[in-house]
Parts: sequence; C-alpha cells; structure tokens
Amino acid sequence: MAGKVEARKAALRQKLVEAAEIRIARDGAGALRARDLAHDAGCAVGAIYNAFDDLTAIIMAVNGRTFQQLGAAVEASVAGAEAEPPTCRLILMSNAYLHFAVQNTNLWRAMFDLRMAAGDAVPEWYLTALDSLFANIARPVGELFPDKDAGEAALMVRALFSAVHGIVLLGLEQRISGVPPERIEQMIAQVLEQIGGR
Amino acid sequence: MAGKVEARKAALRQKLVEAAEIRIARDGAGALRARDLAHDAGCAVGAIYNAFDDLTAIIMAVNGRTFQQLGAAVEASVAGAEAEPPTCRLILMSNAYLHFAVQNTNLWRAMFDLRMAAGDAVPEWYLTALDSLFANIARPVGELFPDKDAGEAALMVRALFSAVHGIVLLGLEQRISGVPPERIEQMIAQVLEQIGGR
DNA sequence: GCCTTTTCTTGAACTGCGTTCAAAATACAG
DNA sequence: CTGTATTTTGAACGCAGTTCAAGAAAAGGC
Repeated sequence: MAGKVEARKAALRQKLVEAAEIRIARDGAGALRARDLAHDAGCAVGAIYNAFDDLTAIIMAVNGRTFQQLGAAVEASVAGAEAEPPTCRLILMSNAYLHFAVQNTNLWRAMFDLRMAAGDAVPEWYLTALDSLFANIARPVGELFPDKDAGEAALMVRALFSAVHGIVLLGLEQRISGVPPERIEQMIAQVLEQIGGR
Repeated sequence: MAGKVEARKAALRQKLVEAAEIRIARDGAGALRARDLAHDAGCAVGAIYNAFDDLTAIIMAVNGRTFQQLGAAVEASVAGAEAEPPTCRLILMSNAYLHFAVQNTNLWRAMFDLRMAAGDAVPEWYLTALDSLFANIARPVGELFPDKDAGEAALMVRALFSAVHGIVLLGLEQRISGVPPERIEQMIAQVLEQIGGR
C-alpha cells in the first residue's frame, strides 16, 4: 500500500487549506488560529506541522488559490471585448479587480498583508500568476502606446496596475479615503481615461 | 508640587514614543516588544500601560510624528515652485513622497500597516494631517482641471494620491514589482505626465 | 501472518508575547 | 508628620505558534 501515506497527507493538506480559506474569508488572516484550524480539519494541532512548515505556509497556499481566482476574474472581464478601445478594456479589468477586492476583501488583503518572511524565495506560482495578470494589461497598453519599447511598456503596465491597486486599497480603507465605495469606480475611470488620452 | 505627576507622565510618554520610533525605524512595527520598550525607556513593563492604553496607541503616536514629517517633506518639495506647471509640481510632490518612503520605509509602512482596531474613531490629528496633504495636491489639480466641480476635483485628488501611493507601495515590495527603485520615479512621471496631458 | 523499523499522529508542554494586578514605593494634602 | 491617593513594579495570567516524547499506524522483510 505504498502511496497511502502520501494520499493521507495530501488530503490533510487540502482540508487544512479549505478550512483556512473559509476562516480567512470570514475573519481575516490575522484571526487564523492553529487550534481552530486543527479542529476544523479534524486533526491534532501537531499534524498541521507535518503537512505544512508553519501557518504562514497555509496562508500562502490560500493566497495561491485567491490569486488564481483574481486572475480569472480579471481575464473574464475583457473576454469578448477585444473590439473595444484599449482604455475601455483597462477600465473593465480595473473594475473587475475592484469588485473582486470588494467581494473577497479578507482573502484579497491576505495576499498583500503577508510580509514575505526574511526575503526568501518568492514562490514560483506567484511570479507565474503575476506575469499572466500583467500580460492581460500589456495588450491594451501596447495599443495605447505603440511607440514605447518593450521595457518602457512593461514599466507602464506595472505602473498602471500599481496605480489601480492603490486606488482600490485606499478606497477600501475607510479612514483614508472617506469615499463611498461606489465612487471608487469613478476614480479609476477618471484616471484611466485621462491616461488613455480620453 | 501639583503638576509634577503630570510632568513625569508626560516625560515617560515622550521617552516611550522616542524609543518606539527608533525601534520601529530599525526593525519595523511588527518587531516592537513591550519589554524592549520598557527597557529603553527605563521603566517597568507595567508603566507603559499607565502612559498609554496599549502598544497600538504608542505606534499611533509614532505614526502621528511620521505623518507630520511626511507632510512637511511633501510641502517642502513644491515650496518656491509655484511658477512651475501643475504636472511638474505633482511630480515633485510624488518624488518627495517616494523618497520619504524609501528613506523611512519602516516608519512609513507602520502608518498603513496598522489595522484600525474595531473601526473606532479615527484620531483627529490623522484627518487634519490628511486634509493638509490633500490640500497641497488640490492646488495643481485645480489648475489642471478648472472645469471640474469641487466634488469631482476632490475625487481626483484622492485618486491621484492613491495611485502614487500604490506605485510606491508595490514598487518597494520587491516580490511584486521586480522593478529597481530608480525606475519607480520613472513610473510615477510617466503616469502623471499622461494625466496632465503631457 | 508476525515481528521490526520507519513513519505519522497526538496533545501536553515549551516559549514568547501583550496585558493585568496586588503589593511596595512614592507623592500629596492637611 | 501622618494618612490617603497615586504610581511603579515585576511576577503572574492568558493566549498563541511551535515542538517533542510517547503511542499508533503503516511498510517491509521473512
């Protein structure tokens, strides 16, 4: 019965990640407790550390799933809109990003809250997911700025993503923006329309 | 000798905030320890809780100082540049913001990392400092968009601040940007020049 | 099938932290 | 100077992540 151990371990990993996702979505990553997680997954606290290095690793696993969903949501927002002008597509993607953040606030926050421990290697799935997200932004940006070389365009892609991220981030933070959520969409559109040359 | 108690308490408060500022600047707010702080300030751990409600309150006090410095740095960056075109002044302020964040990364992060506990009242100094920061941004924005009404202009001010904040935030986060710090200035300039209509 | 070895699971114990609290020290009023 | 009020103290509390020795389960050889 070789491999049964592997299967058990994999099953436990999955149960832990699922339980963690539910808890993070409901209470935020900061409220995740090892003992709660063990209870949810039906194992002892110690078993967690057989399946994962530490709690942070579980949050990272959840972040991986979240990032996949976020990428899919952004991509879906411009599927079939290839004929629209580039500025419009940028706005569509940004709104998809905003709505994902609004509807999955705790999961979305967990992706950015996690201080990468001791600057160790960024996981490979992270860079992959990020690249495919950037690739979606790169298409309209390439159309808007056909004169820019690859390096400048890549910089602009990251700048636009960061700018929209900043608007969403501070927009959801009540204390800073003091702006009602429905206005955030307006802020994004104003900025992107200006950049797109109206 | 009435008031001597007050003076001692105030002195302790100040020593605690100073010690906390040094530690946060060096190790980040997450590494702040009550026992270290008590040692630095030359008091017992319990005394901290006589001067402040909890550690979070001390971090907030440090954030207040940081915010003051940040505001001063931004304001100084456009002092005497009133004759420059508005886009240029926006870039000057943004670069000042970037450089402050680069040179005081941990203190700057502490201002945004702190999850406002239980959505209780935002401190008054916070809103004041934020308003005066926004007022600086509002001047060039008003020149760039004279047609916008007050509400739209205020939205644009917040959107621009958030956008620049996002570019700085993710730019300093190595894992996301993959962009060398000297390029961040370029990203900001590209975006703001586009918005300002070149 | 049975014994040996390896591997996994368990939950009590360890460690580190913010915070509290009863006792001692200090400051103040009359 | 004496009694009361306030502050200071640091040991103790509660709660978390993580570890670890002991027991349970699986794997492998015969």
